[in-house]
Amino acid sequence: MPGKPLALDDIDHRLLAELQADADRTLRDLGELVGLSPSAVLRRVEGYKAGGLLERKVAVLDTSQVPDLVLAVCLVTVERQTPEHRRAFCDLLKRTPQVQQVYDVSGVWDYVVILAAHGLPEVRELAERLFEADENVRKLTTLFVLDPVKTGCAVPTRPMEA
Amino acid sequence: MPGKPLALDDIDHRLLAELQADADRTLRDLGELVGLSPSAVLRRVEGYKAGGLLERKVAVLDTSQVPDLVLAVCLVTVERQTPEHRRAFCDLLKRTPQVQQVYDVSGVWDYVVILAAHGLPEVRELAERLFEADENVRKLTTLFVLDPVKTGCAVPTRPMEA
DNA sequence: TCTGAAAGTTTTCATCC
DNA sequence: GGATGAAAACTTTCAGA
Repeated sequence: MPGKPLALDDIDHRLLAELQADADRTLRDLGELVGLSPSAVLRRVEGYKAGGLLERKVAVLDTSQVPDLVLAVCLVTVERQTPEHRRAFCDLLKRTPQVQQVYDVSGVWDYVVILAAHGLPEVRELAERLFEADENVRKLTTLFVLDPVKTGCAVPTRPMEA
Repeated sequence: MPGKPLALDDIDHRLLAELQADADRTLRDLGELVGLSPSAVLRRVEGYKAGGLLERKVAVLDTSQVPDLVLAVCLVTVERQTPEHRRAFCDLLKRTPQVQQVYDVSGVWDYVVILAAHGLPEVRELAERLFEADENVRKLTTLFVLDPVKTGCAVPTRPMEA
């Protein structure tokens, strides 16, 4: 049930920023950071979970330590955007572990896909299987990542201060 | 010190996959999943941290629950790629909270940048400040995300099974 | 060297104020 | 929102494979 108006105060915004930066801290530590008791922090965190705002906690690996790991950004244009095509296309990508991110975008391309594979051959094979074998894919541009300058999933929960 | 040969066995690969999917489980639960005692799991996890493979644990928010949140993918081409330009450009992006990801890529563009901002005006302002105001940026294409079909930072730690 | 089990410590979490 | 205390988890230690 993601249907809550979400009235976040200043402490909530700071807490969510801290949790997005490092969720591996005790309620006590988090409480000291935002000026709250551990139980108050727990209440708020439970609230985020219950409301669906806080989806999950995940481990982040240092990709440079994974042997042969290659990241690539694929820009895809499709022929027709019917619900069926879209559904089949996205389902396949969601099911593929080497597909890290998929964005349906507006503009010069239709999809931006980020791949994480082992060695260039695996990237080739994935691009072949996921995109080139798909008759509905009209155009594909693959950009190989030379350096993942900044990574993560953190989003600001309030507008930047004017 | 990220200088370890990293000899991961089958259990390590499974444990890392589980942790990347959901790091909010007890050592006991994780142990049952991979067939190890809680203490054995702890030892391995501590090892990943010490070796630098496991960077951190982060909270992932449901972006659809953040009011007015807009994601955008920016494709950037720069004029010259000197170390100084690169350094200044990347430092600014790293310091900007609305910049979620930055990839230095090879191919038709030089950088792929993912922005997370509040409302289209903030995206415009960011694009202006980060890219258009930079004399070294030659070309900029902004793709607005209509639907974040798949998100995350998970990477496979071993090649796909043949 | 890596495992599993048990003891000691800290954290989490429900309840009450 | 804070404080208490029971339950659970984590962390250390140790003996065995």
